[in-house]
Amino acid sequence: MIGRKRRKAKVQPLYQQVATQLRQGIESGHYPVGGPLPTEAMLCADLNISRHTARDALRLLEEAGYVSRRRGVGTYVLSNRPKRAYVQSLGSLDDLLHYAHDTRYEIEGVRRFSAAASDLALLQGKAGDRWIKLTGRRYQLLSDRPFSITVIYLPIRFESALDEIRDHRGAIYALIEERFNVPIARASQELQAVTLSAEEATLLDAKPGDAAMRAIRRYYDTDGKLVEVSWNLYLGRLFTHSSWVDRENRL
Amino acid sequence: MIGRKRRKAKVQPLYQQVATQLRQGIESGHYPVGGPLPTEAMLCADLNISRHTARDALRLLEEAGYVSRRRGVGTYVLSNRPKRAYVQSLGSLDDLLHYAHDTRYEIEGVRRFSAAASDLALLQGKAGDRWIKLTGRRYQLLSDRPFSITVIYLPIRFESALDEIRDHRGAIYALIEERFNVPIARASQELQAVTLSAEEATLLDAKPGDAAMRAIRRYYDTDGKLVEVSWNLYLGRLFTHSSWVDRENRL
DNA sequence: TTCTATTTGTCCGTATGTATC
DNA sequence: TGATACATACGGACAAATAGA
Repeated sequence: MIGRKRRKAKVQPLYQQVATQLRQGIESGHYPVGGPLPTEAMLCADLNISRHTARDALRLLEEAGYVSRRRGVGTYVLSNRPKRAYVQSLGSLDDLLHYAHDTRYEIEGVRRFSAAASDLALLQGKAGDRWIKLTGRRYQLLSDRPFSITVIYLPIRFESALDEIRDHRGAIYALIEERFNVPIARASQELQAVTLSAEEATLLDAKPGDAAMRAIRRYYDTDGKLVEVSWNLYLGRLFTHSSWVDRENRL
Repeated sequence: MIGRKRRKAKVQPLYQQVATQLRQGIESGHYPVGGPLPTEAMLCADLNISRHTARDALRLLEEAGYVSRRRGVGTYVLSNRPKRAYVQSLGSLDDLLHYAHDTRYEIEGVRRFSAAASDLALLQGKAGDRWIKLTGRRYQLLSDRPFSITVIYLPIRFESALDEIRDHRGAIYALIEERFNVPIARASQELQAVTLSAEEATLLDAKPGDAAMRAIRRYYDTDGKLVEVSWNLYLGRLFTHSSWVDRENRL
């Protein structure tokens, strides 16, 4: 035999075929959002399949976020676009931030202030909100060389944690989370490539114009209230951000 | 003994009871991480339940990330604690890559080559693997100003797509996905801040030493095989990477 | 309120296919 | 090749939730 291997045509399992058919019906508008899907019994009869097969198909659609199912009511279309096609799973926030655990934060300045209009792009509250601003650098435990300039903004209500923050090892958000019992429910991060100013270069023991990564992170509690904002500057050659996502639904 | 008959008092469904029992067995160490769980047949016999019930229980554990199931192999313990504390949900890979949809890729060079040992850090295969290397720049549709230098590496088996790639609008991985019917199951991205060399600056209509973001992306199919590697360079002031995660389990 | 029809949820039985060792 | 283990698919029965008469 020449060239390519003969390959048995792989047929999709029946319940996946049914799911695909229904999904296409949803996406095409044949089953409008908010409307009902055929009942299990109708699918069995129309497609000449068993109830198990129909249920497995509907389960796929439910897991993918297309439909909701309620006993006694039926199956209804929730959305004509998949809830999420790809998902990144993390064991902790540190995994997102690629956070070096064995570091210490040295505070070099503390200031209380009221947010001005120009601060709102970073701090996202209202003008006049009271904040604490901590400026400092982060060091690896066994090194005298700083690897980041870090500015931390905390709402004034966390003022009483200031003493504990000094020379705290690890992440500040974790300290706040524990000290005030406010679970972090969401975190965001913005990364941008920049070059170092003369002042920044001095602080990082580098040269002006060197590449650096600026990271702005925001932490929110379960009510969506901002718990912490951090502004960080890393030397480019010392900082790589890697992330990945997996496809979640095979529909 | 599991509560078999349903009484007036609300009892958990049987398959959930079985799942709970197995989960506790995992968390207690009775089923160690990496070890096997009882097979479906054993569960049926030991607990005097049907295969469906056993499968439903195991499905719950799989969806929760406790176990992996492989036909012909068995059910094995993946983790003794809930899968993921934080999750990032994306509708598409474009959302991860912050991909500008209205762009075109202009190819300025095509080369076929065999991977050398020095290429393996980027291409991750074996030395000697055959690749196609496309060099070019990406433009916004209505602009003559390039916004990225993009080098794309494709396994030689996708050679026949070369013609379609030329001047293709949008992402190359989507083209490959459709053209060869290889769904992208996973994608990874590495970001690092760098400064532009003289040559790069010329290509991007910028100045040498300007800040730039280097993005290396890899796309894998369902078998974990590498489908595409792309190497990109963006002007720092034109590129911000933002991401967020949500806590998934409220415990 | 009560009753009934409808719809999904749970549970069982059985058979065959497919991947792996 | 055979044995094992999960995947798919058929069948039936009853329970629980809901909506409407």
